[in-house]
Amino acid sequence: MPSTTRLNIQNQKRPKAVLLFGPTAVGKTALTECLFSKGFEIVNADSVQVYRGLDIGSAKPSLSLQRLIPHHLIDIRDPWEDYTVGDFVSDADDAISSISSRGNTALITGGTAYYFKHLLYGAPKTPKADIAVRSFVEKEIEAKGREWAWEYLSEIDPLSSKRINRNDVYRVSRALEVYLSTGRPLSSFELSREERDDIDFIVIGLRRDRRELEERIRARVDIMFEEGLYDEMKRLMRMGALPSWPAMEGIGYREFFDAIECGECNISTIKEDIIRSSVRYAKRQMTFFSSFSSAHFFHPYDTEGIAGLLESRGIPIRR
RNA sequence: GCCGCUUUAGCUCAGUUGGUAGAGCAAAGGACUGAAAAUCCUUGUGUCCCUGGUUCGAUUCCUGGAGGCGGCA
Repeated sequence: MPSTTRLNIQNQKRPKAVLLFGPTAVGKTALTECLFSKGFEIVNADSVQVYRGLDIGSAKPSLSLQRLIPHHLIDIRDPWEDYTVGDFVSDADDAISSISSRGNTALITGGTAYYFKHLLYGAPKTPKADIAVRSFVEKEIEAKGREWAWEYLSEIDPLSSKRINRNDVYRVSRALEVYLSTGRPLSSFELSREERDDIDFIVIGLRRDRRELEERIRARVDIMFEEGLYDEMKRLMRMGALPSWPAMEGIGYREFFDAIECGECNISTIKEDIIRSSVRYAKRQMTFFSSFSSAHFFHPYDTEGIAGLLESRGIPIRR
């Protein structure tokens, strides 16, 4: 009943957005096809699927699914370009408002927990990456060592140095970059602990037994190779892909570079590496997701439970 | 058949001049302030191959045996 749907949206000022997250291979796509094919548009929340040319390894939704349900934030960058959580939050905000202006509901789905966190709590107030300052900081750390970097951080920003482990070069370096580019310590930027209230979020997490998830990951990586992951990688190499390209951090791609580096170019070894990385990644995703206090968790086969929750929040499911 | 080397945590290997042992990787848990499929933190009881012997005490030394690797036949 489209007329009822339209009325509901007019009556409520805030747009609704359904957040659907879960670890890699948990079964998000199958659930989406089953429950969200009518009245929904999908906003991708996966940091690798934003890249063009990374289709098989990122488990991008098929073209036929993309034709069935409108998708946003897929294939919006070239693999050498940056895409950050700040970009995601502003792009997702735009997508949510245009989707709801069309009378549809936005379904934000993917596996990048960090993106979900900042969509829910608001984009970080810190400035975006300053590449020039970042590479300066990296060179300084390379020359003077990570000990020096942390000592320096504890002088200019004692609060951050307490929070950041001295071995965590990634975060120490970012904190120094913020200080050098703005003159303000990282810790002086307020961090929101409250969910935003300008969007009505319905937060759904998917969970599955660990052993079962591992089996699914294993099966999926096999399928990726059957579908031509190796050819996809060769195509990227022909484009001049380097391990330093942001997109090449993705699991299923970086393992090829690792293999080349250690001179061991054996496909079955690469496959095992990809499986292992994926399983570990899934574990980190689950840890992160479980910190979202407003989340409702379901098994991916529990379509009735999920539909019930959505209907109770004013989102009718049409199948 | 003979000679040499080797057998220690799920894997690769350190080590104990004799007082029952520790790294890396894996695994389990956790963190997460514009790179996040990133980055980092915490967690190590294992017949130290078996069997005798020496010794207060052996994974460590000695005898015998078994497995593995290499060389000579």
